[in-house]
Amino acid sequence: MAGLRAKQKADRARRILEAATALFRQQGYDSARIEDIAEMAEVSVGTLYNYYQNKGDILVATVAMEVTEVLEAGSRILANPPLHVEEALRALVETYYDHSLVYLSKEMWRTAMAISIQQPDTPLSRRYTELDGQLSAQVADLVAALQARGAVISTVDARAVGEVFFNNLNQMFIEFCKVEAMTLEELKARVAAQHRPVAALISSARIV
Amino acid sequence: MAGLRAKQKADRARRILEAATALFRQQGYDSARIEDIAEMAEVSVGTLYNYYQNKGDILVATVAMEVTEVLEAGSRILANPPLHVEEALRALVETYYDHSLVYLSKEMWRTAMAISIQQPDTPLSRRYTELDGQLSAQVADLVAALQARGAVISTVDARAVGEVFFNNLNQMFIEFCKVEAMTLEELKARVAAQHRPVAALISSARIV
DNA sequence: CTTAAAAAATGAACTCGTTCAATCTTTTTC
DNA sequence: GAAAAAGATTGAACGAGTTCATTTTTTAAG
Repeated sequence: MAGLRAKQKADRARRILEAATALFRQQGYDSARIEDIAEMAEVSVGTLYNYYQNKGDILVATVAMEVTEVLEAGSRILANPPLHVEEALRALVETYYDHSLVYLSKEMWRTAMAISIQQPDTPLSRRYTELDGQLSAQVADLVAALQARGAVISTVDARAVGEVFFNNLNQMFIEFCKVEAMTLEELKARVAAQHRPVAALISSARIV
Repeated sequence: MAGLRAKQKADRARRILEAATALFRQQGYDSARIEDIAEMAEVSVGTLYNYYQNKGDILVATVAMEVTEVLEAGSRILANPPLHVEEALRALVETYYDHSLVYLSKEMWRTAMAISIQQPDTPLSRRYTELDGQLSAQVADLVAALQARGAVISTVDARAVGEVFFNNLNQMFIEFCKVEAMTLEELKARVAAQHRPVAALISSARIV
């Protein structure tokens, strides 16, 4: 039997992640004690540390799953984007934002982002950073796709402009998570207003 | 005598900040123990907590001072900016980056940024966020100034474009702090490459 | 100058994340 | 199938940030 030990491992890893996510959502990251997570997952504290390097890693693992879904949602936009530059960008940005808040609260995002900045060399932080890179590349891909279809001026550096768009929407998302009172709609409106002039400038023609 | 108590307070606050900064620089934020900081500042641990809400606050206080200096250096650029858009932006961005690393290490920056994201409601985090807003406004002011001088197309929304530039340079600075191997020169080059196409698009005329 | 009140300083005790030597379980070997 | 080796689990102990009841110092009042 090749599988008993492996099966137990997978089972425990899943239980820990589920317990942690439930408690983080329920009572917040700081208030959820490792001891409580371990108890809910029916393992000891020591075992929990065999599966995750530290408390933050558990959270970042959850976030990485959510970001993966965001990427997939984004690729569906890229498959058939609106031809108008501003609209296409807006569609992608709003997809990102909508899919980012399905499982995670603002507080969980704040903690996860803080960890990925503060301890960038832990494996899961690296994964998070890598996913960020993929999101950035996806925005650049959108600009390039629009360029290929003639909607964006051909001389524009799609990669550079895509990175600027992404860094802006990312920074605005941080801002959004910092201000508890800010709504998703406000966030979308502010980012749309920031992107509008740049989108207009890179557009080949104005659609009337 | 109105001043004995006030004088002692100011003196202790200063000693604590100096001790903490010295130890953070010397051995890193995490390794510097509150007990050591208190001892070096010649106060008790409890007293230290009368002056700062927590360990992070002490660091954020240091960072706030540095950002203030960055803002001042930036305003000197704004007083007499190059007329060419790309050059002017580049001058401002490089001033920001150069002045950001005088007293603070990458690790200290990472910690400070993480704290300001994770606990945005502590007084000093608010101060940090406010200073960030001022930096963003300063970039927008530069674009507006260039517009007033005819170097930037008059129909461009200076505020929106300024915010996009700032969010980009800010995000890139985070990236820079995350990657220990990345040099200041690489950072500057990458940001310049990102800004170049946008700067070109908003320029009124090409200078030959 | 004495005394009462207010403000500040103190450090032992507490909390919670993390570690690690001892123990138990599964797999492999013969 | 027994014994040895490898792999996992466990929870008590540890370390560092934070709190708070007590003590000390400063100011104000009489």
